[in-house]
Amino acid sequence: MPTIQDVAKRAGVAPITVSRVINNSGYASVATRERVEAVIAELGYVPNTLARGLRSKRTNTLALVVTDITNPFFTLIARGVEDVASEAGFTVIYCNTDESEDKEVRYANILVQKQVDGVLLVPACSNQKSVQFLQSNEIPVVLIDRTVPNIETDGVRCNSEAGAHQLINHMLGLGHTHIAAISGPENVSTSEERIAGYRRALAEAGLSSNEQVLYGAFTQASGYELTNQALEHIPNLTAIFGTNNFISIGILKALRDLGLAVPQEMAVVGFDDLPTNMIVDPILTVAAQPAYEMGQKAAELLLHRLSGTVPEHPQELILATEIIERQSSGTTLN
Amino acid sequence: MPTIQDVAKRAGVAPITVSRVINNSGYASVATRERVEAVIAELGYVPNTLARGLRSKRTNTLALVVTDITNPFFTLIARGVEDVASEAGFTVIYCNTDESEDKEVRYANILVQKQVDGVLLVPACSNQKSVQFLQSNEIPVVLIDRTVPNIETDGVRCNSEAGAHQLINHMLGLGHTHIAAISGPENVSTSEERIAGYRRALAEAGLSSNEQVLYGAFTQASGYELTNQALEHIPNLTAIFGTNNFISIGILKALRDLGLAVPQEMAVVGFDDLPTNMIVDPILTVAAQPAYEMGQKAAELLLHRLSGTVPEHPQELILATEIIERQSSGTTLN
DNA sequence: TTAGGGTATGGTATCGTTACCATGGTAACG
DNA sequence: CGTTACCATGGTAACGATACCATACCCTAA
Repeated sequence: MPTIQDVAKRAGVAPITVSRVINNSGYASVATRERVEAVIAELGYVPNTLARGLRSKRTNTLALVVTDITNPFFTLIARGVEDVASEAGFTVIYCNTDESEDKEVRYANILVQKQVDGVLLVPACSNQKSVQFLQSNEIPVVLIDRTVPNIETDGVRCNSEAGAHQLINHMLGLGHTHIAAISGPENVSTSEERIAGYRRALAEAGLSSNEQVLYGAFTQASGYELTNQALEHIPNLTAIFGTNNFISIGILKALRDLGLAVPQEMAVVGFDDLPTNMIVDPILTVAAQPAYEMGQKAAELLLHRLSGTVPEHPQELILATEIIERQSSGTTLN
Repeated sequence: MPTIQDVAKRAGVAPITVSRVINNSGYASVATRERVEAVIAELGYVPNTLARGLRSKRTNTLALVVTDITNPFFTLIARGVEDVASEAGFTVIYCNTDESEDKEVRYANILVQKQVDGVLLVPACSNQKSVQFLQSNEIPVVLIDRTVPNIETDGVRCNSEAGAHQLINHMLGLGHTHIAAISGPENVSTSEERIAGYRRALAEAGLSSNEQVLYGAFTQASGYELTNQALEHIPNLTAIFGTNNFISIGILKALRDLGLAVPQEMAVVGFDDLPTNMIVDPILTVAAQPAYEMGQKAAELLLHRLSGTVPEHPQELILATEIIERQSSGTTLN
């Protein structure tokens, strides 16, 4: 593989001149530029980003750390990030933590090793370790979707509390008074906020005593199991709120297996929409987050942070959710 | 950020000794090892993979280039790759080509720049350019899912021809004689093979004259549109074969919008399964590919190629598909 | 004429790590 | 006791690029 030296020699210039041509930096006469470009094409020269990064301290690489790229919510975020990043000449490294703090820390370490310029992180839990580690190595971090307590950094997320509040109000409006919430882990900010919104809606309706919250994981299996538990232990239930898309699917599956009709015998609402290109017939009423836009905005914020075109202090961008009414929430109870 | 020099100085050894401790290579006494490790922990030293890669010519990085990570088939492959790679201490860079030859070439260039050790590629089309470019830069390539004509390289894929043949035989067994095939692009190997299997099954049943193939893209929109075309132009149709998962969804949506009951008024079979964690009620009869296993095998093959523990000549691994019978194919026609 | 500024190019050192070669000590062997 | 082999460690150079500084030309303005 030819190096910048080979190109320089063959073009009769100094390596630094070739560098200027490649990077469009500094001065280079048209004649020189053309000669160098011809040699580059002739030799099939490709710059080595390792050497470049080692010297210049910039790798033009971002990392996106999510809990599970399989989740369409995160897949969409990823596409938003990728589109903005590649437009700006950055490449993106993706990492899955599977909601494990351990994996998150391990990836933070790898990302420092790889000298990425910045990290977009969906924190797996409320532990500050990985963010602090990245920051102590001078790598800026933008949190997506979730927050981490006692951390000063940029963030892009949705107003989960308000979204859940709207969703529950919708159900209350339909006459439901006994609504169970099936949630993810307790120490994740989005879980907490969505449950807070659920609680506020019930409280405002004077139904605090009817609160029924079950904590588990953000998985279909957990949603399935907790639905069975809820139906067994909670009397008079007419509706269930799933706090993310996988949980909602688990709820629907459990109800189907129990032979309960949705929404006639049990109404269901969820957080996060499912991709229309994978579902034949969407029935779930949801609070949908603008996932693609979240990815875009987060990447833009990070790039601005890197170029210093954003105020010193941490920026927080809070987007709104959109309530999409479909069959699963049903119509007014009689 | 501390360097290996800082660690060496503080531990009272030469940098190369620290290197040996980090990489577990060469000799190092227990005392030295412990002292060095203590200093590493104390200073929070993290090795710089740019410098390492520049010198050693190995980056411990693989790339996975797929057409669209949003497609669960590729998402599963990605997880298979990731699991094997990270177990072996490799990280993976993901790239989406969106079925565009142009993007594929651009990514090939970036991957050479980044000096990845090997590439796992789902080719976007039958053009050899990107594979040749990678190979000319001494980067081994393993093709996944699809082939590229006139290219000598390793590959892992399914027997699409046989899978389609089985699927169509299944329909013939149920009494269908007028089956349309809605396919992806003509210049993609999987399209061609699946259509070949479809043709062979019809030919063996003496129904060659009933062949009806519509080519388009591997997207839901294309499946939807071609279904409408098929129903308009092809008489006596009782079944449709979708050659990938998104196409099949498009078919089902079109039929629903036309008010045609599946399978009573129109039977449907597809290629590729859909993820159970996103679908409440799977109805589609499919030829399912072992996507996760394909990713695993491909990554293993690539790692073996890198370590030279596999014969010189190109290895091809062909896996079998599994027919999963569900409602959409219906029961015997009467 | 000369100072000053834009243009064009090059020399040298350096980023942080490992390859390669060299050195010396200690234990085992016949 | 000399040879061999393994163990432990270090010195030096190099990977391929860019930062930084220096040089020299040409043109314009005073």
